[in-house]
Amino acid sequence: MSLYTELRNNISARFTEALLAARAAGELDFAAPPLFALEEPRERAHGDLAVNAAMLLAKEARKPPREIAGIILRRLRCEDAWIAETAVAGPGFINIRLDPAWLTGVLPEVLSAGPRYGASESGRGQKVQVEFVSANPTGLLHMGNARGAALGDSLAALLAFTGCEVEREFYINDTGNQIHNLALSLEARYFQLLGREGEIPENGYHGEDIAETARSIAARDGDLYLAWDAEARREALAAYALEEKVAGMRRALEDFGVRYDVWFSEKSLHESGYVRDTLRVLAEGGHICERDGAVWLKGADGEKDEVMVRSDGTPTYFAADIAYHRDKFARGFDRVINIWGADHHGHVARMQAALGALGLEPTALRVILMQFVRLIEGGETVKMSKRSGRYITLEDLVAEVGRDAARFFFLMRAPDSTVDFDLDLARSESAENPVYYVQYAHARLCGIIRHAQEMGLDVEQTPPPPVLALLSDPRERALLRQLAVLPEEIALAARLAEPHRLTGFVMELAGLYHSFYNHCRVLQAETDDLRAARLALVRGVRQAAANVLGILGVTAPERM
RNA sequence: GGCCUCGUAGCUCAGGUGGAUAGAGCGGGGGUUUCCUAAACCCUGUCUUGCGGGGGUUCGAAUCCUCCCGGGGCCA
Repeated sequence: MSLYTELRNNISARFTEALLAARAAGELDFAAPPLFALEEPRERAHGDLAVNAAMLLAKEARKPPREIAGIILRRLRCEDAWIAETAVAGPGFINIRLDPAWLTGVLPEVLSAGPRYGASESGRGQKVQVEFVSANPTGLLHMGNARGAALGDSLAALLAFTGCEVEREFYINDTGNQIHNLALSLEARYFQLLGREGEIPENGYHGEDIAETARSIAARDGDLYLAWDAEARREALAAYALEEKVAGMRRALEDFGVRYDVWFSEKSLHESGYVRDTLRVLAEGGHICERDGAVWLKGADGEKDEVMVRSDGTPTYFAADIAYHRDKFARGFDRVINIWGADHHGHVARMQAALGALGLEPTALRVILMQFVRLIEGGETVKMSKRSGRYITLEDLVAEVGRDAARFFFLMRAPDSTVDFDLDLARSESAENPVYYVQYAHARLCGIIRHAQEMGLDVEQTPPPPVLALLSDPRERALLRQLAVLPEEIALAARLAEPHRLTGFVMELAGLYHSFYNHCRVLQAETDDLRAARLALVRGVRQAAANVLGILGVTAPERM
């Protein structure tokens, strides 16, 4: 448990004790101690921590909040809890000022934990899957996929940092209607290349990438497929294209810093009979009905039924998806997190209901819906469509903006806010991207450590507490405090599955550091002890920044 | 028509379990370098009254409930 967490827990316990003691003495009347909050006041002048217990108790104890606060304070044991000063304020807050000395324990903690500082064991024993991107393999990865990639990868890293056993997975929709259309489109291009008649179907793929694939097929196999019967030919063409497309996506994602543990084929679910078996299980549970020649999943209370098997005998995408999720839990995951585009929101409730029908815990599946990315160019929204060919891919993005900036940008936003991505800004003024602000801080930190080494200073030893206590400048204390809070920030971000909190945290850390840098000399400090203390602070801040950037999947450069 | 989501400063956005005077970055204005990287720092919000609007719950609402308006999306 981190120093700060322990400190907070201890103070909370003291307040609970005080409440109970006051009740025992007949000073306060309540059934159970209220679930009070120990919060950090917005106004720094109010102190380090504030407790709202008195206000929560006012009604039940039938006393004014400020009076209750006074009673609590008279019963509060402050010794050995880092409480330096308490006061009743405002409507009945109990404000606490901490003994500044508590911060001297932070740096030894950071420096001894090193790359693990901020990590925890809270997720130990929990197996979690994060499934993200899972783009249709018929096209290229677009900006929405890029956002999902950044979010999913970082969330996986975050959960792993809290001790979870995490797997990253990509679901390949390698069967069904869109694959059929892909095959027809390829066939048409292929025919055209070989001087035959060929027409891309209405809802086929007109993009240049498909034409390119057809050319490489023709280059490799010539007119081989002309003689084949249509079905076999289409299957072969689609198989070739799929392999190529999936390999391309894998490459693009790896260039973006994302590696998957599992690439899962939808087709395999059909071929292994797992889809059929899943339908059987649903039928045995009485969740299936037949109507109009089709097989339906009965909707739960008031929801409408969903088609599982069409009247022509082919299972729907939904049927396969249910089988897929059944398979996930059969693989032993305690929690499954899916990152989907907001356009899939209608699918969430259905999917969870289906899990319930299978006897699985619906809440074990968490779906994070991402709003769309809107591209702006020349002040106008760029319309992207596969047909028009106006298409910015993940690769384009990495090439133009860079992997770090792109990832950082996506991770600055909460998933449920629509992102406007200004291409002109990203291209021409990319130096103004906040990612450089953070990376620059890291480079500056490294610069100092480098110079210290060149001066022959010891950059491995952590100075003893009396020396660390010299860090008394408000800027130094703000940095120490930010370091102390990191473990809780990470735990919170993990619990809420919101990596963007850490982006905010590391920007704040960088800001505090830049300010410190401009006001406090490290290597030219007034005394050797102060220099040693500041050097330890620099090492601690560097470590924390590097750890957070690591979770975000953004590099921490030593020089810029 | 039903459902999801968003609406916070000129712009882009943060703001767990409701808390005391609502923040950041960018942009605008003004400063800082014989010194560890100025990709930085400091000052400035009467830069037209910043939580879309109205009700409600509460000691207390940007946050919870409800209705309305507007952007985006899904389904019918």
